[in-house]
Amino acid sequence: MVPKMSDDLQVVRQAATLRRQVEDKLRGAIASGRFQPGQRLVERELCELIGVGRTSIREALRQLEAEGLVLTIPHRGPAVSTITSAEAGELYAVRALLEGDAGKGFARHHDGAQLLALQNSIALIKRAAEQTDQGLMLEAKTAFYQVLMDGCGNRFIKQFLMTIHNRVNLLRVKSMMEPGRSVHSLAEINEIYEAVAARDGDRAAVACSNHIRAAAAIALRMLGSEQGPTPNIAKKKKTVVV
Amino acid sequence: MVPKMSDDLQVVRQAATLRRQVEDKLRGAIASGRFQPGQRLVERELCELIGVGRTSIREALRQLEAEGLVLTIPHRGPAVSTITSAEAGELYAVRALLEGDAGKGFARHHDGAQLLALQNSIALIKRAAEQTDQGLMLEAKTAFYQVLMDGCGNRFIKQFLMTIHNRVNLLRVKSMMEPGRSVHSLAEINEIYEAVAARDGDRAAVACSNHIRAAAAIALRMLGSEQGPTPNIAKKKKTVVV
DNA sequence: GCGAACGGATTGTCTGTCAATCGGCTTGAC
DNA sequence: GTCAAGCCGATTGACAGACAATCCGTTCGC
Repeated sequence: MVPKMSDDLQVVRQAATLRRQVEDKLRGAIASGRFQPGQRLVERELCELIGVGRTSIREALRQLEAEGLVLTIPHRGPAVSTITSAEAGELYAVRALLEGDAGKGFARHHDGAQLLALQNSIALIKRAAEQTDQGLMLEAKTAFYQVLMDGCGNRFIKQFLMTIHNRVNLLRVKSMMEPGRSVHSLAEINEIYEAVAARDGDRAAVACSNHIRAAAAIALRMLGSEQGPTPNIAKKKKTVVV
Repeated sequence: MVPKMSDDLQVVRQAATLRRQVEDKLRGAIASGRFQPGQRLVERELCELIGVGRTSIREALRQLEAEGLVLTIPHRGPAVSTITSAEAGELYAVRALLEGDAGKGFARHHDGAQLLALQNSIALIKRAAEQTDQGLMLEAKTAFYQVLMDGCGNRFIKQFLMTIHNRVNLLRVKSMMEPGRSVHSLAEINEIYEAVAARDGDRAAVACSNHIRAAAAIALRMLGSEQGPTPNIAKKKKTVVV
């Protein structure tokens, strides 16, 4: 959408406090892979990197720690979280559950604008698939899930899903996986859309769960093969359905 | 259980950092109703109340904020979160979903010790019901859910459920509801146990969801009647199934 | 080669300081 | 009397500096 057409009154919505801005910066840096999983985050380095005092850095880190993006060991300091394959499995399991319920909620509560937004995000996904543009694909999928969460009618599910997405993203960064473009994924997403458009909550729930489970299966298989005997040898880019 | 018989090696398990201790103290104070929902938490007061510097207080508050127990408004400071009835409904909805899946997981993964622990907590619940001991009932139910979460085999579900429990507890504190002792509740819990003991995951899931939904229905009805035209007139103790 | 002691680096926490902001109170106008 | 404007105290947000506690890698001694 065009930014100017946003419904929000505040176009330039700068966080009221410095700490929030730092938080966003760090979150972004982790999401983008600028900070790799396992990497230690030394306070003083972050201070001069971002240009704020230790107070703001530390408080922002507390937030990220609570979100699970950062793991702080007492007297050793914070580091970007890593995810074991067992954790990945559990993460995808909860995600399938919540995303399913989010789909159900969306199917039942959505209004015209929300359905349209979903349509648009799906169109974007297809375009990204045709152009095999991985960056665009990631963006489009993020938008898709965003619309779904926003319209699910349950702020807690949305909140939980957001943190789950962030943590799953750690996997993507760590394993250099790319958001997928398989025809299966597109079919699954279409099924979600149809169920939602028909206001069939149960069907939407199943469709969403299946979509996530399919993605999980691929991601976990990839992860399993990676954590084999040769851990760190010339990682190749991989494709997975997110 | 007797503390000395704990499996943990650290009997006196003092948190490694002061901040964690403060965190626990504050969480406890909120859970117990010592700090009421809506009450402002002035930093300096907390400092002299707990006897630590502002640094530790602030960082602990950040954690509680992330958990949703505390709401911080920029330049106004933190206050104990309040929960609207709409939020309560959504909270119970997620909880039913997750608790259902936790029950399913427990049914499938539990070992003998865990089943025994569940048995014990149920026995405690029954004892509390017979003696109409509300304090004991709260403790027993907490233990029950704790065992269930611990044995569900998904650390994220456990984590989410813990924060949900904390937030639902805000409701209890706010409305002065007591953990219930209805015969229905006992029947529901028995059904959960039987399903779990039979390792029937789906049945356990349904049983858990139903249990939470029943509690939700009562709690929400009570909440709805409370938020009527006369908000703050001599609250009476109420009984609800948690 | 292995354990123990050492030293640098980093964190955890405190104190003090200062500007920005909020909310209530007073003041004043109508 | 009511309402708006403006002022003032209280509180937060953020910084800097300081210091003990702790951890980790290294070196030393055996």
